[in-house]
Amino acid sequence: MKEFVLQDFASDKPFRIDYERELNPEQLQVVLHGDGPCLVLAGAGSGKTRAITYRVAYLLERGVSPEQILLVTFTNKASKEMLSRVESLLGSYPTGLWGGTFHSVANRLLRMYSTQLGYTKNFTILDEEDARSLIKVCIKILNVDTGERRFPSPGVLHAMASYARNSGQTLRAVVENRYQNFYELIGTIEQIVDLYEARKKEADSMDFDDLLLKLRELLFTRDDIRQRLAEQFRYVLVDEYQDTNVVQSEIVRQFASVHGNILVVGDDAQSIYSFRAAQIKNILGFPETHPNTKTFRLTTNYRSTPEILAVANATIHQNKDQFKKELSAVRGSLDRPNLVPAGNSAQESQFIAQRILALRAEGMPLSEIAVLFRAAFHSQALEFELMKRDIPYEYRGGMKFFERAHIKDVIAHLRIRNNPHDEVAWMRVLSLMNGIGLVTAQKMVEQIKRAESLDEVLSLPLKVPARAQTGWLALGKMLYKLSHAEMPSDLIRIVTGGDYQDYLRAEYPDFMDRLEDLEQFAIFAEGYTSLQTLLDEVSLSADFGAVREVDPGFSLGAAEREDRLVLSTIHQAKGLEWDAVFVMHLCDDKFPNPRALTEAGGLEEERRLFYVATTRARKHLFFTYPITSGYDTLQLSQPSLFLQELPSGLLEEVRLKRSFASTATNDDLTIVLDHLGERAPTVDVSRMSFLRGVEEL
DNA sequence: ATACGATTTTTTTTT
DNA sequence: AAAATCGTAT
Repeated sequence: MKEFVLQDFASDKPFRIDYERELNPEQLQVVLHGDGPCLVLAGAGSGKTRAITYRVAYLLERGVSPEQILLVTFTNKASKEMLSRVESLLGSYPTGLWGGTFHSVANRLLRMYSTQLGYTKNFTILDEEDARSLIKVCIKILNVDTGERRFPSPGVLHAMASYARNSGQTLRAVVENRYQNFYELIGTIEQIVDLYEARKKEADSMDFDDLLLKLRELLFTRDDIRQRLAEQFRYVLVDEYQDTNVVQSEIVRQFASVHGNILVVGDDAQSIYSFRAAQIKNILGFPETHPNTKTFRLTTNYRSTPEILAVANATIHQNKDQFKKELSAVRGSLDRPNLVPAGNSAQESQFIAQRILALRAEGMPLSEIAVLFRAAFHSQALEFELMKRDIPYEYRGGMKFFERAHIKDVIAHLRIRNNPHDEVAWMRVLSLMNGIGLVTAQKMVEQIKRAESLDEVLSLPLKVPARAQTGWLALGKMLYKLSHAEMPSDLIRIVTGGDYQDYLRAEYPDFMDRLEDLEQFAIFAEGYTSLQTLLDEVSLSADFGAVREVDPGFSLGAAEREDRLVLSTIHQAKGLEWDAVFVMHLCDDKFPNPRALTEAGGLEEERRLFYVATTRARKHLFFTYPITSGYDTLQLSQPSLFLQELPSGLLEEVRLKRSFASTATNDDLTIVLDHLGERAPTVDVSRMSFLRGVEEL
């Protein structure tokens, strides 16, 4: 049963890679001795990606075939990055290697075995918005009175259900613990969620949670399949293990149940996904759940200056629920991180833009600079400023390309073509038609559901209200055309060339941009011959256009295209690094996020998030915040708790010059705040009364 | 009863 | 930007 890895490595082929030279001793241990259960505790910037990459290369060099290696990462970006690094190490792409996110690996396997679980091979993947819209239908069907008292929105209902399933708790327990104010509605909530589950199954659809749960079900109920897969995966490697939940860790365990070669890498200090039921105890308890675990520690930080690390260390020390650890720097000293209070949001953006231009003038490429924030909408003011100054940027986080309304409309058509039972897609497409709203669409779906194929739907004697006749007829024609085409890009062009184009023109002032988006989508789809594959990529990897690229108005040559500033949520910045990093909107009511604070352990998680942001920077780090916010009313805000709790002396405070102040009011505010001192309460005042207050001072 | 346009409110984080 | 709300038209 027990396999001794060294036996398999009898090859005397010379190594292409000089492991001793290219890795530090800690990393080398992981690469050479990472067989059996292994836990790699790696601090931020300690080269864990490097260790995993070299480990994979080492295994391949030693003759392990690529399809025997499973490399699970947390994001598609990380997956791509790792594979391309392995490729450049080896000189060729490791075709056949199983790499990807948990969800994409699960999907790949479920496409092979879904019929065993009562789904077809063409099952649909529902994203967050799809799930919400199906729940909305369920609420309607059950005739729930949502007006009587404050009722949870479809989004909240789905979050409850999702957390319950990912954490292995009952819905009742989750609502009782995390949504106390809705607990009295638990009966109704359970009804809605039950109906949601039932209709989702009927529609041959899986949401993101199903991908994980159904895979786990398969592994636990079908021992033959588990055995086959576990035999295939001789080496299982998991990155960002601190962000896995119970379901994921059980899946990994089953994968490794034959060979026992399971290597997990992570950092408990960077666990930031507990809202998705991630469990730090997965990583902390790994040695207990996997007997004979070898533990490796990577503690040398190659990334940041000592000044930046001092801040990071001070921050993480505030957390109680943490392994004690200290990152030690090898880089040389530079400036202390800067603390920049600005009069308001606009001034904050002006400062950031100006500083970015200064850095560029010093020779730093824009692509080595990032601006990070807690929530996607915090970047609004900055985006205006960057556009005004023609600074090109990439935007990560917030709305993704494939989530934009017009793209999803077109995708819904393709989904119907692929899976005629897809209720959510039908609802969306029907609702686009004139004279068809939520109610009529739902009644029509009831009838459509009885048909087995798209052709059958089209020949169905549908009962359609008079008002909806025209719309349904037009849709019928469209679907007929779709059923006679095959190529994904053709399908897209059929939709965008038809009535949908008129709808776009009528609906959106920026329909030109949207049509252009759709053409880009069609071009993207030209790379696919299988509709199923295209739809899978769109729902799971969404790499294309997940990045919103914004260039100055004039067109740039291909060579210049590369150099762009990055705007990103902190969550999306995980695992990445830049020479200069700005963390913006660091005020009391924005970060830590007030809603996160209501949850158990919320503060510590927000602090870890701040830690992640801090440790993204190599050389220069700026913390900025506006001291006022609001439009009609002025709200004074304190600096973020995470700034206040830092020992004095770690930061260098920057006083903005008068030229940054766009109005006298804000200048005055700065003065006022100086007088109010540190403990100024957050107050709401109208602009007028506030100005009076200024005069009195 | 239903559809739909205008208005107002509200934004955490993601596969 | 999108969702929720409200009033009017069909």
